[in-house]
Amino acid sequence: MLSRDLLRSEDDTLASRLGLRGIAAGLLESWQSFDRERRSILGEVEQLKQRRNELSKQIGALKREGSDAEAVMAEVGELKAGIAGLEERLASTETELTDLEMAFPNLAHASVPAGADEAANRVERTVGEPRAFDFEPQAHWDLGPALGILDFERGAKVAGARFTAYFGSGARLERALISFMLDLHTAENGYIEVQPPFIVNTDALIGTGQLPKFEEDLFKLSGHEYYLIPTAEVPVTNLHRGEILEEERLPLKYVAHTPCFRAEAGSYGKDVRGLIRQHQFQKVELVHLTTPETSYEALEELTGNAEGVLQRLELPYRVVTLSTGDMGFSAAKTYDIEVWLPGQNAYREISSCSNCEAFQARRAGLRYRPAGGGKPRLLHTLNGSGLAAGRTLVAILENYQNADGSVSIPEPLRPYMGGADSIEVPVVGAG
RNA sequence: GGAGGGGUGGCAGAGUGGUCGAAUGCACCGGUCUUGAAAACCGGCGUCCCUUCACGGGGACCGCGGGUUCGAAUCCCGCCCCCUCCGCCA
Repeated sequence: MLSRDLLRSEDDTLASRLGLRGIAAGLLESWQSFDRERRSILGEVEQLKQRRNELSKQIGALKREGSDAEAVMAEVGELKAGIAGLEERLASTETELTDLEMAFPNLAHASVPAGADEAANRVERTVGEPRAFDFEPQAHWDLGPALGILDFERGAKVAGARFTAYFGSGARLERALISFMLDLHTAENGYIEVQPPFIVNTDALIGTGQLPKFEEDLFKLSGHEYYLIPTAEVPVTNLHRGEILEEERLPLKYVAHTPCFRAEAGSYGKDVRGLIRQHQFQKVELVHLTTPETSYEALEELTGNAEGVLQRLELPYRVVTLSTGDMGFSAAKTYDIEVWLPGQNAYREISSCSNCEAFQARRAGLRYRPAGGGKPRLLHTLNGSGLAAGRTLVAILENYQNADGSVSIPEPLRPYMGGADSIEVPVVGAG
């Protein structure tokens, strides 16, 4: 949510900044007219209430001294209908106002490139050299089944399209990746490990911005007001909802490993093969709650923490700043980290790191008390994958594949793999 | 799932229809005293909204949402959460 002060402002660049995020100018104007109406009704109703409160006190005083209060009670009685009518109008105006403001996306930070889609994204840096293969590298959807570690057919059998069963070293490799990432972020980057609920209520989803606008992306539990989490960002960012934190405790840096569930509505025909786009995947998520003054430093730090995983695994990648049109709803600035996938001959997103500034904090009531005392202020929230486990496994399979179809295991993961240095193609039907 | 108890300010804990945004204690902030500190004493100390250049004024909030009433923390209805015991269970 944007602040009402901002939405009210005379600033004529506001409409165009919203326009960059895909919001028609008329929506701002209608918000402003509902806001004017609300304040005018509020003024009237509060005046009547003031009168009512005064008279009610008089009645109390009169009755206590045994006097007749009939006349005063009659006067209050006349106020009642007026108050009720105004409050009804006030409530419906409030509803219009909040429905509108819930639909406004965050404004982009000044450093974000303007543009309609990913064509306007800006590459910030490219790290690592894609490996030169002396054979034709395979895609993971060929490598995985051949190694007997990924089974798309059986995943589809027990659930449906976009679900995968992992076997043997594949299952273990993903678990190794998760453990490796959690250990790195907690031991070296100062994160507190959190295991949040994997099911959340509507308030949490409103807090981070998935609701009310993007319900079709979520899996909802039948018969309950519960949803499977699309990302750990939702439960973790909402952990301190409605709280006022002491500034001394900041920044709060959380890392959480969770499964993520996404309906992927409207993505039919996109990435239909392999692990890239699944209804269920695992992710290690990084979340920062910090002060407005430090949130952009925190974005660099968080992004660097995510890059650190790729660097340790020696996977080539690049960092891209998303354009105003490509960013998510709640973000003010987003860096996507894209890993090189030889099997696709392309860089593909493996992490998305965003500073949401006060946008989510305002929705979720995340505040802090400044160190010197004084009024509570809104926090800034940040989140980013550090990293998506399934896609990292894809990157390892494709980048570390050998000519014989085996896959080498990157050094840092070997302790988590029982010391194994490779996953070998099984000898089928031998003997 | 069954039975019972409970949700009040940072914490503890009063308050069962009016003078209650809410006693009291602790914590916290300022002051007096003191060489300094502690103790003692004095004062301050919630959040949101509207309005005002400002000082200030007003409204709302005692888990959430409705209702009764001139007036609700207090009465009624629904819901949520927590605790205890029983059952079931990873």
